[in-house]
Amino acid sequence: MMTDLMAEHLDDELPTGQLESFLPYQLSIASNAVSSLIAERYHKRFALKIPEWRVMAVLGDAQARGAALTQRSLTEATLMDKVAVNRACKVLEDRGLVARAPNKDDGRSHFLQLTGEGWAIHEEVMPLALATERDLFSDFDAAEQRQFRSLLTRIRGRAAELAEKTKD
Amino acid sequence: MMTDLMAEHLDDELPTGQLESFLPYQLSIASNAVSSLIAERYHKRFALKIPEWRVMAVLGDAQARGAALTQRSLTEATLMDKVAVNRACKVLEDRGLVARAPNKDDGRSHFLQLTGEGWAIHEEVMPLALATERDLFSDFDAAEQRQFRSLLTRIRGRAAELAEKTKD
DNA sequence: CAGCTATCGTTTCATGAGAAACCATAGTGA
DNA sequence: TCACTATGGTTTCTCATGAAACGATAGCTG
Repeated sequence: MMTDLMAEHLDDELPTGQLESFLPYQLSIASNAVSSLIAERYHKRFALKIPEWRVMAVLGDAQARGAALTQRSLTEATLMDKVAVNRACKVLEDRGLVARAPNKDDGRSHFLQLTGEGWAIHEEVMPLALATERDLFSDFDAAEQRQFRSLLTRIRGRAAELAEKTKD
Repeated sequence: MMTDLMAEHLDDELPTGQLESFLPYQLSIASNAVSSLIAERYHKRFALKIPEWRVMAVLGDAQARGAALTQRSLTEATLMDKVAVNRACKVLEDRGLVARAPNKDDGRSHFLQLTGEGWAIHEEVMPLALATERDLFSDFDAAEQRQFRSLLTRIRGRAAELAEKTKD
């Protein structure tokens, strides 16, 4: 029923089908595009991967308020897997960007803090993050940004809610 | 400079820092939540993974218009890697859901089509996709859905554009 | 205190995805 | 026709990720 001509025709058109209009698909490819861009920039300038960057961001943020965090806190704050957090911490520690201090109240865990060098990088890292965010959303006006943020939050909540029910 | 008390305090609060307000991060976790939900539903009901599902969707869509596609067309239409497409096709072929027909114009490629069984599953798969989409976006009104779609498209374009420049 | 369970962190294992190498066929130009 | 290059598809290798298993410590209860 199909002809070569038709197949060729489809090659020319960009994706036409239902997939293209499927919102979760749109969400997925948009997210991938953004993540790839950020990953590339961080990798190029600091040799940091996204999990490592996230850990530094949270750690630096806490530290600015005079706090140190355990890996457990980091997994909560970053929503990453505890294994991912552990690996990121190990890398950062090996690079001398974070240090562990014993936790006298719990022998299983340590408190993590940025070292001087780590803090110095954090000071460069955050501006790059914010600049990238600005670059990405430069043609969104303030209302659109708020709207986007709100829609994302709502959809995330909804997905979590449905996942609860689905796992029956 | 930090105290145990402060660390404990941070454990209680949900993530407070800049990360939480970082839009790419919001985008990433929202996308993950949605993808996980869909992956779970498809896996549970059809033992299909997302790449396989996408291939079936595009293939079925083309077939409805009387066309068959090569893997090359599929990679374009799905924006997936050619290896991913190949693997998905192989799985689907092994399960008897798609069949290959020789391409007399090019000995390197084949035309792929859903089999009867494949088509039958497609007929169930698409409604599940649409139902899931409806579930997810049920509390978005029509304007919000349009807006969301448009924002996603714009941000994707912007990311692609910046990636071009960044790879200097 | 003794023993049971829960939790933090770490290691190991299985799976998935992309990059690069590879084979076969097409297409092009001498 | 004979190279030479390009392309579709496949295989292999590498790396990233999450699940599960594990060791050590905490915390609770008898």
